[in-house]
Order: sequence, then structure tokens, then C-alpha cells
Amino acid sequence: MMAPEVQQNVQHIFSEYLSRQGHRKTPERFAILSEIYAQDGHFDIERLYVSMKRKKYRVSRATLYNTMDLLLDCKLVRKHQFGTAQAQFERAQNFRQHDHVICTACNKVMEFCDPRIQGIRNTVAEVMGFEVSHHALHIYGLCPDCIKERERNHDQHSNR
Amino acid sequence: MMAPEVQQNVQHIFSEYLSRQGHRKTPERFAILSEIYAQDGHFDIERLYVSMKRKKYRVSRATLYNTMDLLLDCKLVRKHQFGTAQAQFERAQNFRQHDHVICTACNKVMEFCDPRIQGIRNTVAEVMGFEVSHHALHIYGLCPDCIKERERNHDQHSNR
DNA sequence: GTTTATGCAAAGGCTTTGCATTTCA
DNA sequence: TGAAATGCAAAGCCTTTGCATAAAC
Repeated sequence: MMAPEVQQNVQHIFSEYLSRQGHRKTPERFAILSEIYAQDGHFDIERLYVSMKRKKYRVSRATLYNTMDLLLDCKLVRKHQFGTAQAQFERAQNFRQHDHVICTACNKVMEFCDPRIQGIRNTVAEVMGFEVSHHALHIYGLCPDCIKERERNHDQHSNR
Repeated sequence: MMAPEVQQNVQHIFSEYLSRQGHRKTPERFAILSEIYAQDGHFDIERLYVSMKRKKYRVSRATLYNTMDLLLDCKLVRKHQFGTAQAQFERAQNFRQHDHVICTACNKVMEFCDPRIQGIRNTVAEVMGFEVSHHALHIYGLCPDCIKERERNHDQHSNR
């Protein structure tokens, strides 16, 4: 569960951002942000849309996409492409930097942290003269469950 | 330019793969592989399609997509999603493992290698019990050219 | 009162699918 | 000859766009 302070905090950040950029403070925008910070883990636009419709919000997919761009711009949300067609999002405040491990069998997404990635970013900045803004590290493979699953199938195979 | 041995080599690998899997050896499949190994750097399906049409090959987009799946499966091609809608591909033989740096202003894609990534993969395997098959590390930011470009614009701004 | 944002539906772009025809084995 | 692959066009899916209406400032 998200602490109420976090909700207040992000609403404030968003409000400041909208002022600064000369954008309007519409109820839809704040409702979407609120809904996002009520989500656990990753979500996509469709899930957000259904989730808000179920709560009787009047919101359109177009506004969801538009608002996402604003939230990405002020870094309250992160966007991911895990190889599938539709983009995945997750909230960005009060979540420490992490990367993703994706199981190619069951599509489960897990998180991990490794300090070495910061070293790699620094090296890229120095050696290539890049001004690094962000990165995505996705490690693909089989999760422990799917490894077991595969072994079960192998056993069946050799015993029949 | 691609060395002729590489072309021969990959055609052989593909041929073996098709036999092993009980797939047919169609001229289209070998023509597509050949065309891919004549490409430099990254390419997408459309570019491949246009490129082959220009050379009067009779080939359809559907066959390109189908063949890509085969080539991915036998690891002669790698697939990337750099955040845009369409998938990017690159040939995989005789190219050492590398990752990508993407400029968010001009969309240029550059390559780099860092041995630390292997250490991260090993750690994920050990700590999470994952059987790692592959990974994607994308570092986003501004390339040197676009940093200069931005500074030029800043100067104009402050001088007017 | 202007101008921006919203909602809806239509259009776009990439990819997949269905099916008749061709081709490999 | 029979099964699989091809080409074409249509359909799907996610996302963006156009435009009339509504709402912020």
C-alpha cells in the first residue's frame, strides 16, 4: 500500500510541473496520477483505463496517453518496452533505481539492483561524450519455476 | 563489407538448422538471410523489404516476418526494441557481444562493450536462480553532436 | 472570452492471420 | 502427391490524430 504522504507529494510535484510548463490543472490529470500511484508494480494503458472505468471515472484513452507524456516528462512515471507491443509503465517516486529480469517462458518480470550499472553509465559518458539521462537493462531467461517445469517435462519424456 | 566466408558460413548454419527442425529449404529463406548479411548495422523489416524489392526479388512482408522468427531461433539475427514501435534487427554472426547507446534527440544508435555486464548476468543467475539466455542494455541520453546543438540554441536565446 | 484539454471515433503504423496458390520433399 | 511455405490482402492491436464540445484561466 502506498503511504498517503507519497500521494500528496507526487500531486504537489505534478502541480508545480504543470504551473511551470503553463499547462492546465485538470481533474483528469490528477485523477490519473492518483490512480497510477494506487497501482502495484507494472501496468499498461489498458489496465489503467479499465481500472478507472470500473471506478466510474470519465476518462478516455487519448487523455491517458497524453497525461502519460506529461508524467514521463516530469519523471513521476517510467516507461518500459519489454519486447511486447504495448508499453509498460511504473511509478517512479520513492522507488529506488532498479532493473528488470524477465522470464521468457511465463513473462514474469522481477526487479534487481546492481551498483555496477552506474559504473557502466559513467564509462559511457566519459568515453563516448554522452550526457546519459537514463538506461534500461533487461536480463532474459528462465525463472526457477520454469526451469523446474522444463525438467518435469524432460522426465516425462524419458520415462514414457 | 561482409567477408564471403561469413555468407557461406551463415548459409550453412541456416541450412543445418532447417534440416534439424524439419523445415523446408526455400530460395526465399536463403535470399533473405543473404540480404540481411549484406546490410550494415541495424535495419527494420520495411528497409529489408524495400531493399529486396529494389533488387527485383519476389518476396512478401509476411515471409520476411516468418523467416525472421526462424533466424532469431537459430541465433543468426538479433532483435531489438529501442523504444520505437518497430523492431530493429541486426545480424549476429561474427559480431561480438555489445550493447547500445541511443541518442534521444537524433535517435542515433551506437554500440559499446563493457565486461561488467557479464558480472551482472552471473550475479542474477546466482542470486535469483535464473538461467540467463540474453540481455539488453540500452543507455539513453544526448550524443556529443546534440549536446553541441543544444548549446548553440542556448547561445542564440541569450543573445537576442 | 480565449485558449487549452477532453472524449470519441477514425486513421495510422507495425505485425499477424486467413486463404488460395505454389513449391518443396 | 501431400504437406508446408509463399504472397496478397484483410484484420488486429496499440497508439496517435482530428474535431466538436467542455472546461480552465
